[in-house]
Amino acid sequence: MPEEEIKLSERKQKILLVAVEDYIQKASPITSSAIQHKYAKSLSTATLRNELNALEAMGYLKQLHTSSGRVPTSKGYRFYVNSMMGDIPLDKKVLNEIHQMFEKRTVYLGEMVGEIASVISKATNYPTVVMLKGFEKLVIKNVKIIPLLTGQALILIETNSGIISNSMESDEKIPQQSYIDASNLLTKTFCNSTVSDMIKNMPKYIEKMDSEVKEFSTIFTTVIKSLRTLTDNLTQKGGITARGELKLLNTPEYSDPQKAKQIINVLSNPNEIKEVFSEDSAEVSFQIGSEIPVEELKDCSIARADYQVDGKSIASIGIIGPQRMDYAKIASALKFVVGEFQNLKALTHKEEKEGDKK
Amino acid sequence: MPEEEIKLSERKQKILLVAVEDYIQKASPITSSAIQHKYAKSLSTATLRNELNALEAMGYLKQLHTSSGRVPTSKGYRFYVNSMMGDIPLDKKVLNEIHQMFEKRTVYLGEMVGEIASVISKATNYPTVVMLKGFEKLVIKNVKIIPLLTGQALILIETNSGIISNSMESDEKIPQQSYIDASNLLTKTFCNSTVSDMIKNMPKYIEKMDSEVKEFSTIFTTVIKSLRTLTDNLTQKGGITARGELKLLNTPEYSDPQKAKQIINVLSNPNEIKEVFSEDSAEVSFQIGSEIPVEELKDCSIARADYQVDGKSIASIGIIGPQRMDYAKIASALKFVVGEFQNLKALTHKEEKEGDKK
DNA sequence: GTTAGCAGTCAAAGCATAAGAGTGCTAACA
DNA sequence: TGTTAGCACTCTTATGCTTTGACTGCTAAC
Repeated sequence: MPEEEIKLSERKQKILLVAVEDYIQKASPITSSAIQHKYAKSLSTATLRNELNALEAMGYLKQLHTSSGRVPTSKGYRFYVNSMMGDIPLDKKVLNEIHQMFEKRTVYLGEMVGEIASVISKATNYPTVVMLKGFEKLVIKNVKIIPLLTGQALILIETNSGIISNSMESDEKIPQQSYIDASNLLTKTFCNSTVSDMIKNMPKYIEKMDSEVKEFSTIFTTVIKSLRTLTDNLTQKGGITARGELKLLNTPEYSDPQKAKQIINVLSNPNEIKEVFSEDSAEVSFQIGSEIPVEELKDCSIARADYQVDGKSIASIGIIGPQRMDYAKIASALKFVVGEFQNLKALTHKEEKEGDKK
Repeated sequence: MPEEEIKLSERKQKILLVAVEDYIQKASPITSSAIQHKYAKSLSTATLRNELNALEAMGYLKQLHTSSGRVPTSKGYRFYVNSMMGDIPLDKKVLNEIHQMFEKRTVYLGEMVGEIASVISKATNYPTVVMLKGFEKLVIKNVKIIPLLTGQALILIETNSGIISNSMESDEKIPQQSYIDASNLLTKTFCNSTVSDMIKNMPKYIEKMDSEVKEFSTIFTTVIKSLRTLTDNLTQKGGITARGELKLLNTPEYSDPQKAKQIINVLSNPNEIKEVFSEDSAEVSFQIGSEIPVEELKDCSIARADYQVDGKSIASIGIIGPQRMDYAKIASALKFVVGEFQNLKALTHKEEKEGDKK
């Protein structure tokens, strides 16, 4: 994107920032006299009108109709966000809530994703979507197959960030000990492989297996089948978890249920969300209004950050709100969550050697 | 409730049923001429007006204002529902969807509850609430403690209807084998006890333990601590899982987001929901309008059924909609879900002896 | 008991008017 | 050249009034 823009005078910048801030708070168009009160007691409203007019001509503001106040454009919000970044005040109450969630952390990856979405949504008062991105890139650390009384068995795969769990049908004729031995064998073979590698290489592996452990092949085949359905399920519904969708109704711009429903529908549509979340986002980033590649969301904004392990995005977290959303508060929440996530990961790695001893 | 009511003439009954049915479909007040079209081509509208007038006097119908059509009262809906019960047409499409959910059933109780709520809500198009009621009355069949690499351990308790799982802190100094032995001991001791019994009797049990297995007491204490937090958590948020809250916006009576939000708030309030779900409901039952003991829901209806094991309600399922909801379809869905649940239970019991052999 | 017919009622829609909030523009001033 | 006062202009919103049409209630006759 070329920087051909004539840069704004100091005063215009200040006026624009005040205007956007005011609109974010009040949700009603900014008037020249409001700016006068907030920022420039020494200037007359007429002067400010001239400035506002200029800002409008440059595309930072727009009017809904002649004789109405101004409203920021996507470009206006973008300016505001850019000049705000790096200066994000952390909201203590929000941080506390999030921290508490991580304290009583769940070990199951699936559950964790839901809790993260819930807690962010609660803290920010906006709908939050979490998309598992590189699920199959997770690194296997330990595999356990646990036969149940119901004729099923539980597969527990510890990875470098949380446990993946699924159930499979178990065969009554196979003794319990075989499941334990099979688990150990799987762990030894695929420790430090990714989940997708395990799924891919398993058939080859089964073929080459020593004849003495051939009896495990049934188990392994079932494990892979179960993992395949799990990943299929995830890719089908896109690994998307949305929470707090209703909070959208709190904001005046979506108090019309029709509008709100339209957006909420998009939130559960894997294809659209995938498009929005396609680019990785190591830092907190914003997609503002027209920058969002989905038609229905063109008057929303999305705050995003990825949870990354070894530079790879495992999950994308996104907060959806009106363009007029409280960027500072939201950035603060997101930043903190991703940070806590990183802590968790450190914890997992710390204990890694411990596990190897067995 | 005394049956002091003068009973309705055949014709009045028929008119009332037609009226309620029509209102459920169209959501607009019933007029005398609508009834004439649907039911009584041979009668004049004037006659029907007389009848409607009588039904209003008896409290089955009411007018929003003079010169408007009639709308059923709670009493009117109640009459409709009572005369409909026992004659519930099963909606094939709905049943199919529910059945598919049960096919790929989850083994975790917590997850299962969420899925049930989702699938019913999707099938009926109304918000659905599931409340775990007698969670601690579940009968323990098998206990497994599984140490993880992260310095935590997973507690898996198989019960007579699903797995309860929670994590606990594990002690690095305790060898893996001890966890396995401790699990077996727990299973042997508490098999066929309820969860609450286990929590209650554990301290006594630890005291009386042979000195040779005294080393397990640390493990057992941690297990109980973890189970306590789990049950505390559940009772705190009341074991309530709501899904599809948004569907409320689909119905014209709650297209006002304020109204909808008010109701949705109640759905996540454990105290209010507990009150609504207080009475056990072995069969599908309805609470209609004024019959609901919560002020905010007095113009809703709730369809309910319990999932019971050995005559005890384990979970209550409730579907919330406007009084004008499609009782037949909803009853069909509920009935079917509870039935499939019962099948699951049968499956679990079938395999029971299998598990004992180890 | 049933019915035709007519008067009466009320909600909803349409229209005109008035009020009010802001801007744009011009002309004058520093 | 930047700033300002002042006034005309625009457009939204609120309000009241009127009309329309859908129903019912009631009466009198069958």
